[in-house]
Formats: sequence, C-alpha cells, structure tokens
Amino acid sequence: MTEALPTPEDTVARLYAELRRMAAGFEFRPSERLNESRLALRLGASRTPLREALNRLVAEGFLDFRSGQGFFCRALSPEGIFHLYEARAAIECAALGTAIDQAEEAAIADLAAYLDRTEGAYIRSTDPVELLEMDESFHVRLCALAGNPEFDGILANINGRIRYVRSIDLKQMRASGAVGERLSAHRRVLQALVARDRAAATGALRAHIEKRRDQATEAVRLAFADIYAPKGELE
Amino acid sequence: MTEALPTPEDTVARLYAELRRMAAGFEFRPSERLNESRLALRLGASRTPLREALNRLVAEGFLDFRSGQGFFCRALSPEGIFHLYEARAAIECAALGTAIDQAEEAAIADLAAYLDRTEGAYIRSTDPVELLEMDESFHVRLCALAGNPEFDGILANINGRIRYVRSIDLKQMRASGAVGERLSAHRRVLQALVARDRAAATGALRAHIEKRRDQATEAVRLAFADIYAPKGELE
DNA sequence: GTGCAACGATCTGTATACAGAGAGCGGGAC
DNA sequence: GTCCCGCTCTCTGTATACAGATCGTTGCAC
Repeated sequence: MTEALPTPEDTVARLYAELRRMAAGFEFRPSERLNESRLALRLGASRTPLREALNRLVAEGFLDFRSGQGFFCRALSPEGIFHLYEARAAIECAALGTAIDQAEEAAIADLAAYLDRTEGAYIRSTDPVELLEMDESFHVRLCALAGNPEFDGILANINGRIRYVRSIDLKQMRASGAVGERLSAHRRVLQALVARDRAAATGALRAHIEKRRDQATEAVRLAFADIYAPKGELE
Repeated sequence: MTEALPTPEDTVARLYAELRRMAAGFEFRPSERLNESRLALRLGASRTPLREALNRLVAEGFLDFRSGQGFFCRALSPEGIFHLYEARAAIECAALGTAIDQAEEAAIADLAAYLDRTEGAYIRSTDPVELLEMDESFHVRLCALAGNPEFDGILANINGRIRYVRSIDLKQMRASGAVGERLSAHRRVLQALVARDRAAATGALRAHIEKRRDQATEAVRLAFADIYAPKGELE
C-alpha cells in the first residue's frame, strides 16, 4: 500500500520516497546519526544510490550533513517549527492573493466541492493519518489555485518538515473536540475566496495558520521540557 | 542556498559549489544533457561524488533528472522566470513584514549604512557582476532582518535560479541609465522600514520586484523569439 | 527522398573495494 | 572515582568495475 507510485525500477526514487517518509515522521530521532550500511541493507540497495537519495534530503532540509561524519536527522526545536509555520503562512497567503486575482471559477468550485465532500469524514474520522492528509490536502489545493509551481514546491517541502508536529497538533485538537474549529476556518477562507475578498481571505488564512503555529510550537516546547527536565521517570 | 564554507577538503561540497555556479549562470545551456564522465574529469573527481552534488542541485531546482537519461540543465522559459519572481516577492514581502514588527533598530541601521556605503559604487560601477552582487546583497540583508532562516534559504535558492536573467535585466538598466531608479526603490523601502510603516514598505518592495519581474520575463520572451525565429523573415 | 529497423558505441545506474578519518572503549595515572 | 591518552574497530568518502539501457547511425525497403 505504501510502495506503488514511483516507477517500478528506479532505486534512487524509491529510496528517496521511503527516506523522506521516514524523516518526515521522525522515524529517525532528532539529530540521530544515520548508519549508511545498515540503512542500505534494510532498504535493499547499496550505499551508492542510498547516498544520492540522502543528498537530496539534505538539500531539502530533512536531513543534515556534516563532512566526515555523515548524515543526521534534522534537529527538532520550537524555534525551527515556528519558522517553518511562518514561512508556510507567507507562501499560502501569497498564493491565496494570486488565486483571488486569477483562479478560474471552476477551480474554486472544485475546492468547495472537495471541502463539502470531506466534511463528514473530517469531523468523524478517528484515523489521525486520514485527518492529517485531509488538512494538508485542503491547503495544497488552495495553494495550487495560484498556478505557480514554485509555491507548490515550497509548500510541499514545508508540509513534509512539519508533518510530525502537525499530526501531534491534530491529535490534540481531536482530543479536545476542536476539529470543527479547523474546519470552519477552512470554510471561512473559502467563502472569502469565492467572494474575491482579498483582505478577508488572507486575514482568515493567516490567523488560522498562526494559531496552528502557536499550538505546534508550544507542543514542541512541552516535549522539550519532557526531554531535558526529567531524569526521574525514564525506563 | 549560499552554501556553507567549502572546506579545503570536501569534494562533494566543492563540486556542488562549482556546479551551482555554473548552473546559475547557464554555463550549461537550457535543457542540455550533462555528460557525467566528462564533467567528472573536468572537475577532477569521480562520478560518485559528482552525482551526489548533482542530486542536491536537482532537489534545489537547478537541474532536472530523468531516470535512465541522466541529468539536464533546467529549462529557461518566461513562465518559469515569472513564477520565480512571484515567489521572490512573496518571500521578501513576508520577511519585510516580520522585520517591521521585530527587527532591532541597530540591524536596520546596519542596512541603511550598507546602502549608503554602496551607493557610490552602485551608480558608477561598470562591472555587471559587482552590480548584481550589490543588488542581491541588499535584498538578502533585508530578508535576514526577519530572523527566519527559512526565508533566507528560500530566497538564496531563488536568487541562484534567477541570477542569469537578473544580470541581463541589470545590464539593460545600466545601458538605459536607469540604475538610479533601482537604487531609489531600495531607499524608499528602507525609509518605510525605518518608519515601521508596513503598508508603505511592503507596497514599495512589491512594486519594485514586480517591475523587475516584468522586465526579466520580457527579456526572456524576447530571447525566446530570437531562438525560435532566428533566421529573420525566413520561410 | 523518406521512414523504419537493427546494430554499435556511449552513457547511465548500481555494486563493490579500499583507504583514511572518526568514534568509542579500555587502561593507566593521579 | 575521574580524567586523559592511545588503540582498535567501525564507518565514511571516493574510485572503479560492470551490466543494462539509451541514443545515434547506418543500411535497407519502399
């Protein structure tokens, strides 16, 4: 189920997709060093294509590289997450601004249909992954209305790098019964877009993302406290 | 990205820096296929580290990769350039907005000092490369005031990919004696920043970048006409 | 002259080998 | 018990070898 999309024979692409998924979900712990030989063995390839895939992930900010020491998982910090959400707000709001000027009515209608279609699942879903995909997908589709592949690429990169904390944020929202809040934020943005009301649309989108930014940053901050404070309860 | 210092001995970093420079300046022609063996020989390394560097540049959008066919220089099109400038405006304006809220007075003063310091060279310079570096540097410093490394990284990437057309644009401005216009645009942005006037600052910056966007896009469009109808009134 | 097909040279994709650097561990001094 | 030194073993960084795919070219049919 997870291994289908990259063409049957393309080792580097396969490794890249697999490693990106692992890195996005912090299956490597923050700042952990990666053992190339073990990883290559586990993924069924040699170190040569593995390192090519790893280099791509370094360029995309999923991994770090230190000469002579190899590849490391990226660090996880409240500041880093804050900056990623801030960049995300910048890109999404800019894309929305362009979309308000230029998106076709039909494309906007498609997005509205998507929101209607997923509304039920959004509220009732108990699957965190499904929830995450739906949230991400709404924002990706919104961004795509601008018709600028640069926006899409930057957003896809950021989405991968915040995926882990976003899923934590979503779990917390679900636990506190606040999923509807997110959904209504999406709907508010969409309505302003339909009305071609730039100030209302970008304002609503920015407020939504900044709220998620603060929640996600706080969640990481608390996790940090857990990691660095308690010598006591471990094991 | 403005890469980390290429330490004396780090083959991949050296190759990456060299290839990035070459790709940025379109020393490979648009859509040209790269011959790995020849390139490795020319750069004094083997294909293994070369391909690692090439993979990083693919991830950054400087090169394309097609499985089974190898690496290609990115295409050059008016639409592509338009999208890059549009993304640049989004990032720089967002960074400026953050800077207006949060930048220290001292940091803003540094930028003002930089502008004063380079003003003379800016107007008198006959070296296109120097002109390009100064223009780019002003915008990079402005962006850095936001204190968000994500903004800096995205801008560095875009700067590399528009470097070629930007230098053409600068040459044309110099030829038409319009360099002062650009300088005054920078100064207008700075003054609004000093006054912490968000609307004026982002408005001025956006207008400046969008003007450059249109000029650069048009320059590429004309070059396209030259390429695809090169024989004058033939046929 | 044009289109197609098969051949050959070239190039890519991956595995493997090996040298040198780095990290971890044990032992010794204090 | 703690710190430091040196050793060893592992891992990284790069070169090279080789299999399979690709592209250009030549020759043939029409």
